[in-house]
Amino acid sequence: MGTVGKAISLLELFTVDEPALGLSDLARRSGFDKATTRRLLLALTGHGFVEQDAASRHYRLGAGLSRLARIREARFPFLQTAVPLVRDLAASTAETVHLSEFGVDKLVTVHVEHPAWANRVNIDIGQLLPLHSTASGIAYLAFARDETVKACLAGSLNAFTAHTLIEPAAISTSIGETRDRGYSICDQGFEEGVISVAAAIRAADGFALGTIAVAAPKARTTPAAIVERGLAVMAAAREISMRLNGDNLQTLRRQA
Amino acid sequence: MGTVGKAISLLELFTVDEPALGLSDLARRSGFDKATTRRLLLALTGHGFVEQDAASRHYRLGAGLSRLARIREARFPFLQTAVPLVRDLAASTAETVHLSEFGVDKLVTVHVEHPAWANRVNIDIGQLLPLHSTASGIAYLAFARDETVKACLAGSLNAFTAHTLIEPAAISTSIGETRDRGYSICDQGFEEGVISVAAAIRAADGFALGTIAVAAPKARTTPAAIVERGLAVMAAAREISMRLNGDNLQTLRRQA
DNA sequence: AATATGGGTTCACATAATGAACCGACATCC
DNA sequence: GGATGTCGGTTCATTATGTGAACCCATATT
Repeated sequence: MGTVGKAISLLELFTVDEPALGLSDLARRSGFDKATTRRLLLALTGHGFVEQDAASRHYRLGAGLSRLARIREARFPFLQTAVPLVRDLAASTAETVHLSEFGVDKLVTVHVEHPAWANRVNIDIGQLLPLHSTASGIAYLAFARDETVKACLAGSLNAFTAHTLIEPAAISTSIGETRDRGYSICDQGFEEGVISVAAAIRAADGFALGTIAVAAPKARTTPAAIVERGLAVMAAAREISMRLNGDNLQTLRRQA
Repeated sequence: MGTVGKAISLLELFTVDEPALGLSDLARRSGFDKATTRRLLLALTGHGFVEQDAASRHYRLGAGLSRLARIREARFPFLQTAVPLVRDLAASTAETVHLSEFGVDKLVTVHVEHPAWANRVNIDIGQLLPLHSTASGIAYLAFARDETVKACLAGSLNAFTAHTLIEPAAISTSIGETRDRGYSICDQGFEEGVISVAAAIRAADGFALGTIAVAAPKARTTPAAIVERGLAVMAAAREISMRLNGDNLQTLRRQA
């Protein structure tokens, strides 16, 4: 791995649960030498990607990241556009609704709304979702470039539960059904006891760029509720896509 | 400069005005060789910090940055907390209000509200503000660590206009006045015809972590309006500081 | 008093980054 | 329509850059 890759993988050790880490800890988790880790951290702090707490000497993500992320958002207002609709959907379904954006080979959770239930599906911002074993992933693949789908099916397909589909043929079928239906259903493919529906949010070229999904404990989910949520999530995804593309969703097309 | 520094300075070439750039363009502006630039971009795309447009082959900031920035925000909800108060202030002053966070040696603009006026002060998200020649900068320095102030005064002090203070002694005086008054005033120190007031937003340890500021065309700004805005911006900064620190602002202290 | 862990530093060594020259593709221009 | 410029992207010998074992000091733990 190149040096910049190493630096970035240091950044990726920070999570919402562990937002600040010490030097030795970072070295241990990354597998890099302590001296290397520190040099990388120095380079990162020098550009504001990492900050060091004056008292505890622990490191955390820096303001430079916020800055770049906001420059990105200013050009492509995915969050501003989508969050209100995520909230609406969360209110009407009374279940966890999460919004994801595609990045490299996974979906990145960028926003979550949780219901008031004590028993609910909990998702953290920043969580990465695999493509083959989540409702969001399948919804994404249903409207992704063929190359993306191929690369996904050719990669390693982890079974997270006993219900996870891992045969490429089965996943392909699921993708086809999703394309016809307009939304995906994933029954405990990622976590035991969780059932989700999702729909793709699409760019002007017709390809998916992210997803919106509803995740609920299977125990209280009826078949009728699945359909109802599926239609709702599809409508929300369509509305977000239209707002992102200046209301001319009719131009959406899919190339073979 | 180390390799990761180079990679980051590539990212810093993207702005709200030029959110997508081609390979040759990036190489030219960064001063790196085209091959080097490309390798850096590959490393960055591999981790989702940069994305490449499939059609134009241009590069833009990627979803990985949004992800990390949101992880940071989840832990330290600066924007969520401050934005409502920025909006209130913008409504009551009917002038441009902007929010900044400290990063490395400058202030990073993280949010802006513009008034409806045609003649107004325009500020972009992501814009970097120097410490010595802006209302925000002086407000920050008034409650910054002594080391930070020293480093700033020892650095190069650009004169952006004929009004910019560049003698360390004069800046020190301005900082002292700001500390006593509670808010800073900057009369055309950064741009001709613009007058701004700002106040520091402070962390639990009493030191500044960012600022909130009102910027207006000098032509329509009366001395009375300055005082009024100064008090308002100070109140907003205080309220944001309190909300960030669980309402116990009374613990704020400044070490010598 | 002994031991473990933390953050941070040093320097001989080896890996990883560099850039001039190159390619093919597409515009533009007498 | 051939010459010219620019674009994105690639190659490979040269060299700068990053590496990590061993080290230091300070603070907990036992």
